[in-house]
Amino acid sequence: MKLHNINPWNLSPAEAVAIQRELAREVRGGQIPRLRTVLGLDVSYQRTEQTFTACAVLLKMPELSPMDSCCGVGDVSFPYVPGLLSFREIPPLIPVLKKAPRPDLIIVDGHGIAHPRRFGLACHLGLVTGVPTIGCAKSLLVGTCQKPGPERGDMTPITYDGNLVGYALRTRKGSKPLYISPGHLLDPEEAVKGVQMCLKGYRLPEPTRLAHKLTQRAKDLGV
DNA sequence: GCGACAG
DNA sequence: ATCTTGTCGC
Repeated sequence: MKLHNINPWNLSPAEAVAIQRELAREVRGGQIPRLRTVLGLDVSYQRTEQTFTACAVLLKMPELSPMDSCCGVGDVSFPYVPGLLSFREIPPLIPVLKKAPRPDLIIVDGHGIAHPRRFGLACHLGLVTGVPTIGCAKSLLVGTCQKPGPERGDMTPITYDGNLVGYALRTRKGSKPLYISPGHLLDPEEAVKGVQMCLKGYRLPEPTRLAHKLTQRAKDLGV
């Protein structure tokens, strides 16, 4: 799909923060569109070398069957800094996003607006692609929430700075909750709906679960 | 000043 | 994220 160049990638942490504050103003809410396809993304890193493996998996909805996938490798260009994850993961994802067909929805590991400046990885990806995005994190970065009930589907609101930024969702009985927040073009409740439509009995939604598996496999094969 | 801190 | 084996509970 075609992407938008909305900022340079060789930045200092201070410059990255300034860009987040600027781009955060462009983020919008919205409803889940008719889903024909959903794209899952993930990036893995080599232990020793400073290299990455990025993968994208396209799933057909509503059966969640994998239709297409692509991977890419390269050298890491930005360190991991809490709050600046998108500057580390988007460069690796750009090539695979260009090769992938434009989906109706994108799900990625990490947060959307549940972020210090309301501009997590999912928001950044949303602006770059123009596609509705959902951040699906395994732990909280900012904000607070009550522990959701034990049953699949139980959820509690995540509040940050007095605002609703997402939901802690029990995606599977007996598993720790997932922290869902909208990236771009979606409201918090819609983001949850999107994730629920992608669940298949596992803790992680199929798009990111399959993307993660592919990322690990591709790494081992040295692809 | 001290602790917390997506992947 | 990555380093790492088996093991206990839903």
